[in-house]
Amino acid sequence: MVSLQPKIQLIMPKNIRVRFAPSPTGPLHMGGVRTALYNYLFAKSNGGKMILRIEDTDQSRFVPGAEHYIMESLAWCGIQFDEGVSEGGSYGPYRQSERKSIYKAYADQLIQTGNAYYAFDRTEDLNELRKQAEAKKKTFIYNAQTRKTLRNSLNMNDDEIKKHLMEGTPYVVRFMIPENICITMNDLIRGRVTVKSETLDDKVLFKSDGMPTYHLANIVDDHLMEISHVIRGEEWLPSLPLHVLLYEAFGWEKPQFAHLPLLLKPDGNGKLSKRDGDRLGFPVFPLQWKDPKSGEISSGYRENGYYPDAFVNMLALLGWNPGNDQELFSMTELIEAFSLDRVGKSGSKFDPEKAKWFNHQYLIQRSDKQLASEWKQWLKTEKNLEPESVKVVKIVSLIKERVNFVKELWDEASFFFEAPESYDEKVIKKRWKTDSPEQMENLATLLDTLEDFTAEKIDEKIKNWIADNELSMGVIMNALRLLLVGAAKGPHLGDIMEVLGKAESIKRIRSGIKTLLN
RNA sequence: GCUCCCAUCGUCUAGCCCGGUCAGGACGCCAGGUUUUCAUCCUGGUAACAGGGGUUCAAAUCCCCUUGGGAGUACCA
Repeated sequence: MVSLQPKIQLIMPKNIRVRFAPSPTGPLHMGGVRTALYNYLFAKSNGGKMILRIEDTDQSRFVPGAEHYIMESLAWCGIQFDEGVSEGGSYGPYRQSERKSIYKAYADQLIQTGNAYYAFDRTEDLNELRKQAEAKKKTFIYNAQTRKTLRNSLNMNDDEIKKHLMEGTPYVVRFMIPENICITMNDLIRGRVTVKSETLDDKVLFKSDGMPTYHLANIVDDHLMEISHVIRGEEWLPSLPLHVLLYEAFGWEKPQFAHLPLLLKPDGNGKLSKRDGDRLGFPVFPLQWKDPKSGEISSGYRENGYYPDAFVNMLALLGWNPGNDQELFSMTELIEAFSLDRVGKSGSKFDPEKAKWFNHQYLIQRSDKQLASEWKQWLKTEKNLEPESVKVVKIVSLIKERVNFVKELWDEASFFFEAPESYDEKVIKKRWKTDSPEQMENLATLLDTLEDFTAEKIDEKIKNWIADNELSMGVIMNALRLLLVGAAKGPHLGDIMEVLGKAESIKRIRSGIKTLLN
């Protein structure tokens, strides 16, 4: 039994609290699942709490069903939350749309302390400025240089500001980036990162629709929820200076940050996207997703026959490694072995082939009985077959090594259920000789005399018969396989015949001979 | 364009922090072996420190530059 005791408690003074904070704008992509996984592993390996917070501050991007999808996906993966939308907890609510009322006061506080200001600029005007800058191959930045020329409270007296606010002129609240300072940040994965403040822009903290932006909501909630470690994707790294500045403006203690490298597409470069899955034929989502608007279906790992523990294991090793040769980890073992300092800095290309290999490993580790029961369900729904468990267990034990997925068992074992309807031409040519019909008929007669139709007895009988008649093992067995299976595949013939039973085996031999005579 | 991040076999990666092993493992691929077929399995092989400069007796490892790649650059998250 692996112990789940916190291991670096001594250097972790506070309670460890991490959050996974997705936006319900669509299905959770496998990169997101990995981020959630690393958060979970980090929390559990340090005896901490894992929190699910839904970041739905953008009402226009809300997608029905996405939130449910996210929770179902993580549950399927075995990633459990201590607090969250459905778990509850004393730091709720855990949906930002339900926390709407708390953000305004924080935006106001920043204005009062001179860290933020009202901006009345119209979107069209800003877009125009951006366009103009782009034409000159520059980027428009709302910062110390430009803010003095724009329509904001910095350039207005108190009366003007009041007037605008009273009249209901739409406004946003922007953070005022300090001039000419160096912001030094510490990232648990990348170490020290330094940025000059003049490269940053005065980001919008509070939108004209009364909702906070990600930046404000994120900092306020992480503070209020006492988040100790922010573990998120690398795409957030450019926002880190802003976030650090926000903590400082509020005078709050900062959490520790860890920015995870991206998951890259298998071929070429760039981050893994839904398109790559369609193009290369692998799922990028944990569960199947049907887009509520277009009706478009994206395939999922679950529906493709992956085991959740295999999927999680594969994901865990994409960017993290234990420092030794172990590759197979249960969730408990992952929790025990995980540490942030063994997470790499560079992006990882996803390899669909290795994903299959992981599933193969989990499939062959399964007991015959377990696997048989999984396959029985498949046989019932896909083939409308309800064979005896004993038979299925036996078959599974013979062929599980050859497949990666439960659904592939059929390809390797259909002949156990259906007598061959046709015979592989190539094999006929190679294995069906002029003597074969007679030899096979004799063999059928011989097998008919066998009382105890077990693999062991069958083998013994056939071997003796071959020896007594000075026949060739290869010639006989291959011809026999052709009649029983219809092709040059399958496990040991004795085993096949035992499962088929005496009557069926002999029947197949005789009808095969007949068919091949024509 | 600008800002930041990154760089070991085709892929995931160990080694880097604390310079000194034929640069190790896994997936894939190839070959051989076992076998009544196919697959499994076993054995072996393939293949990498992006380039250039420094520092040093010694550099994958430390420093700089170049190149390449990625991310960000919204009243999206």
